Amino acid sequence: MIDTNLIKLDPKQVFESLKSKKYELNLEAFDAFELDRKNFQTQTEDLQAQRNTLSKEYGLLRKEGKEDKTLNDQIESIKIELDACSQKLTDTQGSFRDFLLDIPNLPSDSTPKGGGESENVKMRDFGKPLISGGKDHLDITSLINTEAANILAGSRFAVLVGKIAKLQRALIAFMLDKAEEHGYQEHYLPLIANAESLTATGQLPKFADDLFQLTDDYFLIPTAEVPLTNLYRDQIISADNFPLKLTAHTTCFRSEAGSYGKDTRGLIRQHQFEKVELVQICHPDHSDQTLESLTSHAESILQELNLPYQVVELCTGDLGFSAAKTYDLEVWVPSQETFREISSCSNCTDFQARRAKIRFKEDGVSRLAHTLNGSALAAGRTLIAVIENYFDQHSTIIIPEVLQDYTKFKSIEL
RNA sequence: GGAGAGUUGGCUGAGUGGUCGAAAGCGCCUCCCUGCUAAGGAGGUAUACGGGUAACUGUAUCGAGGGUUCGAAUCCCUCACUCUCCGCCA
Repeated sequence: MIDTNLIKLDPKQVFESLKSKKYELNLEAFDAFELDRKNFQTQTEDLQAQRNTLSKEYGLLRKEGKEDKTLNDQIESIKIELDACSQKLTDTQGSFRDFLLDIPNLPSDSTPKGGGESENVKMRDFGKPLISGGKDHLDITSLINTEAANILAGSRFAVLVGKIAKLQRALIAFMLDKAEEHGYQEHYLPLIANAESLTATGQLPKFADDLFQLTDDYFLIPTAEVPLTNLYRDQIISADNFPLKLTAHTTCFRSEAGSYGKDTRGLIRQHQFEKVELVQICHPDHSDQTLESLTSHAESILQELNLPYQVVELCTGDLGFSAAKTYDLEVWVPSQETFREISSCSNCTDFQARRAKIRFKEDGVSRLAHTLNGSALAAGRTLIAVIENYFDQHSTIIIPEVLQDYTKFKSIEL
């Protein structure tokens, strides 16, 4: 949720800022909601105050054994009025909240302006793509079986077999160990989250279609960002502990309703994939620099795997709902002769913290923390990158050196 | 899944219909006293939202939601969680 005070203070600026993120803020509706809310709230509280004093009076009279019919009637009529008024207040607050939950986070001042993907800004790169074209990962190895998965579940799933399955496991273990080296505390988490958690991090109510819903209040998580961030929902954190650095490997589930026809082949876009996630919760003054360090932690994994990648800063038009600033890490995928997103590192500023009520105390006042998250990395896509970039173009996938302690083998003969 | 007990402020813990946002103790903060890392004294010390330039002030919150009542931490219902016992299971 964005700070409503900002809208009150400088509506035009907020409007323009959101517009750069392709969101048309309805200022008239906002004003109307705010006015209604204020009226109904003051009125309700006023009536409650009246009821409280009159009830006290009534009680004192009662104690003396007296009755007062007028007083009784007065209380009765206040109650009727109060009921109506507080109902209106509840309704207004509900619709106002729905309205606010729909508004995306404001882009940071430093975020480049732009309409979409093509206007993202390349920041830096690492390594040189050595292989271009050639077989893709499905053609390289039969240890990725999409036909079998299709029988088991449907499209956009995969069965990994033998050394490829183990390679993915090695990648995950390696990533978690790197995260630990960087000071992140590992977590094992529920893969199911409730609506409240998903609302706090911004997936709900707006993006319900992207989620697999199990029952009324059970959803499969689309990312470990949800449970990790919600670990601190409704809490006041001691600022001494900042920054909180959390990590977890989880399976992620995405229904990706909007993406049919895109990346239909291979492991790029799946309903289910493995990911190691980094989350930091920090002081608002430090979140800019925290994003840089969190991104560098994700990058270090690609560097140690010696995979060519580039870092791209998303422009305002391509920014996610909860993010104020985002760096995408894009790894070289030889068969596609292009860089593909393998990690997305975002500063969500106080947007999630406001929804989740994640606060800390400073000089006796409680303030909202800033939350950041990033993949380090998406394991399925890293697996593709390793297979394709380490394929010798004949019959062997070489295992990157840093993974060999984990796999216990040095190559996969095909 | 069955039976029972419980859930109060940072912590311990009192409170079974009104004067209770809540005793007392601990902790913490400020000040006083004290020539010394102690003891004593005074005051302060929840969260959220609203009104007000401010001093200040209103409302709500005693696990959550609903109900009874002029009035609910206190009575009733539903749910969640914790603990104990039984059953079942990885």
